[in-house]
Amino acid sequence: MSNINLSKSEENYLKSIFNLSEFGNKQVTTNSISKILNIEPASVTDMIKKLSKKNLIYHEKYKGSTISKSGIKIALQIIRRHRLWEVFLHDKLKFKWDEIHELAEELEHVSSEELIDNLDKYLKYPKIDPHGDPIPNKMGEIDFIDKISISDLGIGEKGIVSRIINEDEEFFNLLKKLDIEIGTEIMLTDKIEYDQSVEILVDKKSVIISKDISNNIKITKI
Amino acid sequence: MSNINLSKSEENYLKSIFNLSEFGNKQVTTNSISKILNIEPASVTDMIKKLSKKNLIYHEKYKGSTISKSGIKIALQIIRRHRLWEVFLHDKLKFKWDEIHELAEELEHVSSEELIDNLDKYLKYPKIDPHGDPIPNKMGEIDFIDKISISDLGIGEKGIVSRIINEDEEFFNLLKKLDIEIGTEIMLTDKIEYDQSVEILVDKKSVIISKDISNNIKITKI
DNA sequence: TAAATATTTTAGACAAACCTAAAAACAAAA
DNA sequence: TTTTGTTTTTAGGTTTGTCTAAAATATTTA
Repeated sequence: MSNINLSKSEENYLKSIFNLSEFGNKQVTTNSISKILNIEPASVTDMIKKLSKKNLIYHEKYKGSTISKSGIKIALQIIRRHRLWEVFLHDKLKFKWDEIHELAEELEHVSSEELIDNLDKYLKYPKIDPHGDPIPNKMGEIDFIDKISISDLGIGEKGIVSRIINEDEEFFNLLKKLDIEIGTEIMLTDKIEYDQSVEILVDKKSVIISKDISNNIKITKI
Repeated sequence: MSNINLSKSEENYLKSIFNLSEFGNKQVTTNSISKILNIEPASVTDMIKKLSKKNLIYHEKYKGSTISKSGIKIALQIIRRHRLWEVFLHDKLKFKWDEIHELAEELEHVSSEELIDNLDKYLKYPKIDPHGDPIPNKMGEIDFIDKISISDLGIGEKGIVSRIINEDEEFFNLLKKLDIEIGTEIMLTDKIEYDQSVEILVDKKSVIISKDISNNIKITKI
């Protein structure tokens, strides 16, 4: 039931509203949707009316929108499709982590449940995508994975780099030198008490990074 | 050059016009396009004007449309995408031959050249799709493969079933009993002179089929 | 708390890709 | 060669998803 066929636009709005709502808990403003999708607020209002009529979101005039139970369910399916395609593009077609998002944005709208289930099976039911984000299963269940800093790892624990906080040019250069990028697997091998630097293993190479650097790299524990 | 981004609709029209034109040689009528795409002739006329303005087809009022050089080039790329996705769906995701067309119709419109080239590489540069139709390469070059009848094979030669001429219910039932469907590999093992029946090997089973039956099954020689 | 500023909604327009109904052009048959 | 029938085009309309400009509401600040 409730497997309405949504247009590409409707799906994109729903996904954005879900993402902005922090798992459905927060009210989302028209302006924030507008900014994320790069669409004028007036147009967003139109779509909000449409999604409301389909009971995928609730909307109170001039206040904001809340995603509904069925809206969440569909959003999670779209996210599932997106992340499975990302795994495929990265693991099988050998795209780099920073090239897969855009392509998955297109592929996610090819909405055949059988296609996605077969893809899931083919990829051996992956739990996370190449960015370290969790993949909802067929039922929309999702392993809640906290993003932590490298320094939060215990010795011997592993994680996948999933977000860079500091977006400065220099910081990116540093990461490049360290061979660290989104999707890179990292193991913490030692903690230096003196200044809280940490020793990590990246791509079989061991390096020591300062507390400041490790705090700026978010990971998903695996 | 000339890598204009076409809409899904424009791509579908172009592909249909190419297919109807028999490799670009024939003039195509508005009505035939209308029938294939299930779109009213008036709408087809609109799109013909649009594609003409983009120099993808030539159109003479009340006469018909001819696909241009650049139109053919693009059509072949769309066909390439379609057939590569079909190979993926069939070989990797284990879809049956009769389920892949519809899905490939959607996937073919995700138009990233890099995506398709990587997919091609991943699939090890296949020459034919699961229906036995040839796959154009990156340059749009296509191995011209003649579809012949089973009875045109020599002894010991193999082919892939690519078209069923007789579309009667009974004929389909017969094929089902023989385990023959589009994509099935067949080897001709003997020709019986007496009534021109042929002995073929299907799925490790040997059967003898009449001349009439073998004439109604088109194959692609491999 | 009143004025100034932000946000959100309404109103009206537009392009893309369809449609129906009617006119124009062409083809076939009497 | 005129009539009849078919095909194609034109004209005008609809829906989807966007836009801009202006009005309505909410929020911030003085």
